[in-house]
Amino acid sequence: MVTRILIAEDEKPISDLIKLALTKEGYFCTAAYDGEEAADLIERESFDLCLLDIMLPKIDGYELLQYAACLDLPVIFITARTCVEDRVRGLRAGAEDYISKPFECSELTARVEAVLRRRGAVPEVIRLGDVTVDRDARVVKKDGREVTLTAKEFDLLLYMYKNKNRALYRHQIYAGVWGGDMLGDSRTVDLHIQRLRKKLSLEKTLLSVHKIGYRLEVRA
Amino acid sequence: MVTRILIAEDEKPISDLIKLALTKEGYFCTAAYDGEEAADLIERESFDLCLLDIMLPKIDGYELLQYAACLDLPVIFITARTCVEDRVRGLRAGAEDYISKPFECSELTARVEAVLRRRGAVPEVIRLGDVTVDRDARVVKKDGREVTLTAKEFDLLLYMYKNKNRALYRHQIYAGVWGGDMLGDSRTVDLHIQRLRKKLSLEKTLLSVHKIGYRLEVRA
DNA sequence: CCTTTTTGATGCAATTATGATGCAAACGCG
DNA sequence: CGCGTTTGCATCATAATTGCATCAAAAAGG
Repeated sequence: MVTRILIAEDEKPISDLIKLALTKEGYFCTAAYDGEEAADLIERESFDLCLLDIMLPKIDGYELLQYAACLDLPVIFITARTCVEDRVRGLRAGAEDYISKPFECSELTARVEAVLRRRGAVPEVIRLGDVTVDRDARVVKKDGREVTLTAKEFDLLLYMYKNKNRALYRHQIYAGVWGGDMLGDSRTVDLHIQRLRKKLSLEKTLLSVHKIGYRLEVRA
Repeated sequence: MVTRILIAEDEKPISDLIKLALTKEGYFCTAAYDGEEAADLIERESFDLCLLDIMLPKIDGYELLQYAACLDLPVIFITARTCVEDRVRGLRAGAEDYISKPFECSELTARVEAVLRRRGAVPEVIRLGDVTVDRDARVVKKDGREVTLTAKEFDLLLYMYKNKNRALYRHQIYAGVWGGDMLGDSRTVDLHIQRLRKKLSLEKTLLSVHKIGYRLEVRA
């Protein structure tokens, strides 16, 4: 599953540094250089995490934070100021975390990881009966034997796992995995679900919910 | 290069278990059974990583963490508690990672590797089947015979090794090795991967991950 | 019990991704 | 400068993925 991060920071060198560091860790980053751009991107794309400089042109970090909170988008504040005042105000406003410039890249990535983990990111290795999924390696095994999944199949499986034990609408699944609006009565989701079921023998686990969509049933 | 790990854990069975698991992976482990011992060892020896139980006799994990932070010694917290409070407190205080008891040994080693990787700790001599890589000398041998790699090829190999067993996106590899943004659909990464494969016969080790990028598969 | 709707199965074709190779620009070095 | 090397682009060949069309089976609703 692709993790998308928005970097809202007006100082380009810093923005670039962050982007490079996070890209190296495997995140997909998009940069915004002022508050307006950031708000626009937040609305149009679906990010998993947002790094916000407090002092941004046009729309400031606090305002953006409130906006992000509506969408349940976690935020880490970035700022040059170190005073407790700001830290408290940021966290009280609902920021997940806070990091002050200048910072070590390792600290940044650690905090990003921590936030994502807290937000129910998926564990490294997932077990579904006799199926094992290594998220990092993108390797899936059934009874210890490797099964090759295509990129879409893998992402779909991960998405279903993230939302396990919940009936998901087709358009919801489509939006989550394909990342756009599903037009009309496309059967794309059905097709991929079927292929997953077949490849991993998930007939009893990856269930149809009539007239709704699908549900991945995982017993505790 | 020898990687030394300090295990500060007062429950001996757990400490022994960890030591066994990590020793098997080739790390050199030292055990401390209370906070004082741990502080002492941290001061006298130079460890590459420290596993700290939060609840330790005499000096607790948080205090030790601050001490370790001064020495730029990365820390992974171990604890029985799973509440978010603690996790946040630990990570805020600067822990690199966090693992809750009970845990799988494979999870532990994965986290240890992840932290060391983030720290850029790669052993001096890397072995990949019949290929040997001397990191400092920048010399690569296949079946004992030297093979000349170009600078980019060598860096790429090292980067892939640092992130072994992980599927890496092309842009991620580009960012890590070339150090900038990969624009558009450049095939530069593919080319270099192919050259590496050919020179070192890594067809079975340096694998393509369709639609994603590449993965260096190293079996334990 | 029959009709309608929804879901499952399968073959196939268009698209897209990757591998291979030749070549030219850029680079390093004496 | 001139030479060899490195690097990345363009191209073609091959392989994989993906979504459509179609038909079969199952479920819902009278």
